[in-house]
Amino acid sequence: MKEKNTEAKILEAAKAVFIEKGKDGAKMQAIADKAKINKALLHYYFRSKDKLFNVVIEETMFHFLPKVEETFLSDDNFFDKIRKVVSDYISLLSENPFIPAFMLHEINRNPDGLFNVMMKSGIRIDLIFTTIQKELQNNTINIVSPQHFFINLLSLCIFPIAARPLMQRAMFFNDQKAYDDFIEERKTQTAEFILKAIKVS
Amino acid sequence: MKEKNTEAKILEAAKAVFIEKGKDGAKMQAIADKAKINKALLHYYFRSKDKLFNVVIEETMFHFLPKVEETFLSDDNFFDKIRKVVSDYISLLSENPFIPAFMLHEINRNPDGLFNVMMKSGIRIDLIFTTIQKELQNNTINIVSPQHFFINLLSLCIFPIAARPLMQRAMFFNDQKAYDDFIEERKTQTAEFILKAIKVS
DNA sequence: GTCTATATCGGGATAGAC
DNA sequence: GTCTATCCCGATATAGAC
Repeated sequence: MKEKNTEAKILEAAKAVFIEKGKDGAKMQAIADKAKINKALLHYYFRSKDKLFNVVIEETMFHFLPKVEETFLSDDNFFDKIRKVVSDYISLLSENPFIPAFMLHEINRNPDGLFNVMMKSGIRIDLIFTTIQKELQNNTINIVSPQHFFINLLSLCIFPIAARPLMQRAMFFNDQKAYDDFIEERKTQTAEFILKAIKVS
Repeated sequence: MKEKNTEAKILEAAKAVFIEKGKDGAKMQAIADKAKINKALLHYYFRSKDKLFNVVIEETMFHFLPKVEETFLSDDNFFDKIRKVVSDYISLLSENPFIPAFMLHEINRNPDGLFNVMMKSGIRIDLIFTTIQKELQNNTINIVSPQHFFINLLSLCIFPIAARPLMQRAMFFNDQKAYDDFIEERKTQTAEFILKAIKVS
């Protein structure tokens, strides 16, 4: 049993509710219920819904953004790095299935705010591009540009989780396990798909 | 000047506001303002926000869903079909940039409702899979399954538009034209990426 | 059909007791 | 720090005049 301090309980509940419902759809009452405390306590700890939401956004970005970068900047050979980053990222997202659609919604709802948080996280997307550019110059891969390559990789990892509720119904008769298996396959197959597309021929 | 009937004006305004703000973020007042009519008229024509939103969802799905199917079921050779479907779909989405994130949000907010609407649209995703399966059996392509292939294609078309506001800032210093050009390149490059990945080697 | 005015309600925020 | 009770505003919805 975790009788943690109230602030942590609130934050945990707020993350769950905001990420599932979006900022506008989330109700302070629902957060209070989930945290098993009173609504007034939310305001005691975080002043306002806006402030609470901002904390959630920051923690969420700080949690999910750096994962890609750290794998990309490791010392493995490039192809193994792709295999690892794809597998790790799909794993991370499938354990947090509401994150992708939540973030995409937020990206469109408040792009400047989100970009500012991203900057504060210290992620260096330019370093990722440099790494890719180096491979390109060594002629080990055949791609149009680091930007195209990078967004292709993100697309293939993120979209299948973001669209899961519809895809599971449309492609697998809403069979939960079938889609779980599908995602499991993608942890390896996605990287192979990418590698085949970028190998020099 | 289009002095169309009021119902059409409302629907047009409602589409714009709902798709940009999401169901929860949209305000009836904003819709009325955009339609240049009074708030009460919204209820006169559509009874409630829920009802109005449902109409918007249906019209939106009926507009965007069939495009993929019709290209896929044409008589072109498979590789040309991919080139065409990718180019057409990216074009359609980039002209309606809020649609992808809106739909992904809605997919997670109300999956059953959305799936029911999708069923009503009469789209036959199974026919698409059959088409792909046939190519697979003819050994003209090398893929894991029609499902993986199809979701890969959707991912590569949809995600770069859905995540545009952040990607434009992170990758192109928020240069609007640079990202427009990027999307323009993707209309051809995405198909070539896919084709290289699936061609038998 | 279209408007103004108003009723009603839900939800964010605060006051104040303990 | 935590609660109950309440305030207050914004947003949906309705009434009723024209």
